[in-house]
Amino acid sequence: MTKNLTRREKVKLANREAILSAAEEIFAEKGFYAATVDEIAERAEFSKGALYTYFKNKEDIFLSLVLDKVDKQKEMNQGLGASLAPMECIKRLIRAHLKFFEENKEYFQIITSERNRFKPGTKNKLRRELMKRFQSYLKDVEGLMKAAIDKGDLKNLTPNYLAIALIGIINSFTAQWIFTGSESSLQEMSEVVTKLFLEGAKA
Amino acid sequence: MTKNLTRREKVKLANREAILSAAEEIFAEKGFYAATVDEIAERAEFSKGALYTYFKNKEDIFLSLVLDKVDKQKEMNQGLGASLAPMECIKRLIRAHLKFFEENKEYFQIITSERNRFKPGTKNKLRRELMKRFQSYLKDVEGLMKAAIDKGDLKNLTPNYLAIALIGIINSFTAQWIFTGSESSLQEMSEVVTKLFLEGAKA
Amino acid sequence: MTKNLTRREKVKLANREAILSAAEEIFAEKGFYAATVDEIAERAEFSKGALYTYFKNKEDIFLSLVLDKVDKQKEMNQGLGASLAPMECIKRLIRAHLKFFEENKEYFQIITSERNRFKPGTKNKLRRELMKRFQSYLKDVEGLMKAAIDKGDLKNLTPNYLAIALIGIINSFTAQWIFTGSESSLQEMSEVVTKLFLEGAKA
Amino acid sequence: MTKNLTRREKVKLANREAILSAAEEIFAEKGFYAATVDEIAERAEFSKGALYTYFKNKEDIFLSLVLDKVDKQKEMNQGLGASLAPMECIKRLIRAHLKFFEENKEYFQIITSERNRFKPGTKNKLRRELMKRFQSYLKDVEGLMKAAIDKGDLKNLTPNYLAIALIGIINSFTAQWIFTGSESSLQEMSEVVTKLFLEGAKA
DNA sequence: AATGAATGAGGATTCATTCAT
DNA sequence: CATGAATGAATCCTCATTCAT
Repeated sequence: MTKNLTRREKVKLANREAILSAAEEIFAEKGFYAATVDEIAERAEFSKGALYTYFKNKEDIFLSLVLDKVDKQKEMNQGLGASLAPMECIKRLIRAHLKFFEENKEYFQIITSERNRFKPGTKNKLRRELMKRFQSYLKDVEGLMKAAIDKGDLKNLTPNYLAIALIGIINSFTAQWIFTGSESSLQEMSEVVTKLFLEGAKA
Repeated sequence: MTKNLTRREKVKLANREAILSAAEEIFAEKGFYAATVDEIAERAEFSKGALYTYFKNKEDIFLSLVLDKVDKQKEMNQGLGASLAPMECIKRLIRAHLKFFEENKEYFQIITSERNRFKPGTKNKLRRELMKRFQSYLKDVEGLMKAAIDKGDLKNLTPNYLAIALIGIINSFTAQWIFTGSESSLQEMSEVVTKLFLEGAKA
Repeated sequence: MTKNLTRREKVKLANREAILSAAEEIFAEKGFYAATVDEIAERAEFSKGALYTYFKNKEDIFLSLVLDKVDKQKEMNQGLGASLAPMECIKRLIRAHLKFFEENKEYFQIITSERNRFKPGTKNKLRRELMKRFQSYLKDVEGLMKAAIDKGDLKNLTPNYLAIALIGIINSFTAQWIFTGSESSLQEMSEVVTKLFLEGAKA
Repeated sequence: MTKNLTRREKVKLANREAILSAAEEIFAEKGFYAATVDEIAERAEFSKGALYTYFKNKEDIFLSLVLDKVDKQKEMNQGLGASLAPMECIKRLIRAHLKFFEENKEYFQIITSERNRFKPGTKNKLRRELMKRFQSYLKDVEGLMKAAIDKGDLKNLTPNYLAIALIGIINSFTAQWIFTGSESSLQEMSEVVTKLFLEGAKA
């Protein structure tokens, strides 16, 4: 699909990626408002004006970036469900999540910082779109939970709650990993997270 | 303690609170950068200039606000440990947390949004101070975990991990509660949260 | 004249003086614009509001201050002319000037800094007044010069030029004295100044 | 030297000059503080924002302006000393000074107004730099005086005093020329100034 | 009279966006 | 297409002045 591109198109695409990658770093460091287009341009090694040939405006850069990643994260879920046993799915889901955040820690930072700004009612079309995908992503995890409950693998609790709890644990470990300097590998936490989520803290 | 104030002093204190309260709403809605001093002033029903007789600058408003709340949240923890059985402590901690966030949802939004900006290395003195208190707060929860482990009430896992997991679950429920419109009471989630944290999801 | 004051009036007058004295220091340090009413009030150990019971506004403080001093400086000249020989007059004038500036160095700084702002055409009534007095002061010195020329004591040059030159020398010595820290006495310069003015630099 | 510029660079340079020129007028009229960036921009026929692509801030405009001129004034002195007889040097110095001030009367006004603010101890690096050049300029004049004394052309007085006196006379004539409307040529004063400085006022 | 909190106009500065080259 | 200078709206902050107490 992404084949059959002229050289020109390939360059454009690569440039776009370079800009998004620079933007990701800056947005993660400073947040949407404190980040400046100048800074993004500089980090991307483009002129400020060039950014405007690739993107409509600052917000477009931001949302393009986030939508991309949200989709990738969603794909991750989809590659899972398949034919596996629900329990195995959950284990893989946890590992996949931690891997994804380890490889996309800027994205994680952006999301946790800006999520507030994307509450229902947001007018902007792109933002609504973003919200839709967030929720659809949560639904996917919920689906997994529901399947596991039906199989008798998980307690019969509201799937929504189970999804919230799991995502909460994952996010919390990720946040702390980033905060403390992220030297070690976040994926190594998979087992603790899995154990805590499935078996709880009680002795 | 806070007695023996002249009428004037009482007014000043009340005004200060009013400003902080307005600021809390605005900062929660928009984040530190997108919030404008004008808007805070308007919401507080003061002139722009008045804010500057109460606070040094925008950041001072922000940090005063957050430091206040962090301290209150910390006090909450301290009222706990006492003579209770560790297990009971944890239950109460969960309930107290949810209650606190229910009553301070703006604070919750602020914290989750801006935490990134408070990474170690931050130069500003007040910000360093804030970080110190965040960490000290986490340590308190860890302490509780450790006590429960020693009692044989919790699994013998790194207390730090247990604290991270618990806080993650609480935050995640809070975030979702806020996101979905926060009609019902967040405290009602206490039991689910406790159950999930202690017994895990597995059937 | 300034007798027969009630105690109250005496206090008012003293307060007024105190404010002007504080203002003098601040205006000398920072200039009219950079000086703030707050700072003057603080230095005078009055509340900001109090200043406004003594003076109409910031400019009023400034001009009251300057007019006062200009008048004193003018009086100085008048005490001179009298019955003395012109040459003696000039010597005394020089000494008197240096003494006056030594004792009023803040005033000197203010005048040299703000004189530009008082060009002809200035609308403000008080400022016009100030300009009038400046010029009348120059005229006095010119008068002395003229008398000395008529007596055959000074070269037959335009008295205006002689006055300008003399004042220039005096100001320049004063400025340098202030600039270098004004440790020694400025009056000690009287003889050099007199010699230079009267006999010139040539060997 | 200042060749080999692209057209763009030439435009930039010209714009910079235009801004400095506008600033010179405004600063001369009102002083550093009372001058507004808006006004400078308007006079230069640029937008406010444009000034900030050429200069870091208002102070940078001011100091760039002044440093430029101080250097030019200093160059003037250097072109002098050379092989000439000291007496001739002094005559030329006087004429050159008056010419320079005639052509740079805004600069003269700025300097006399703001010199106070540049006392030793000023923290700012650029301001220190400015002070250094002022003093170095005075030293140059002193040097000339010393040479003339050594030649037996001038009275054996402290060269510093001679320099102060000469500069004082020049400044005073310049100030009066500006004050009275500067219709005639200031350079015409050269002979009076020279005569007064060298031969003094005494008949 | 004295106080100092409140006001709000005004000013420096930043930055997303546009556009001539 | 790319550039980066120019724009001007938006924002933080200051400070002279007023006024209720």
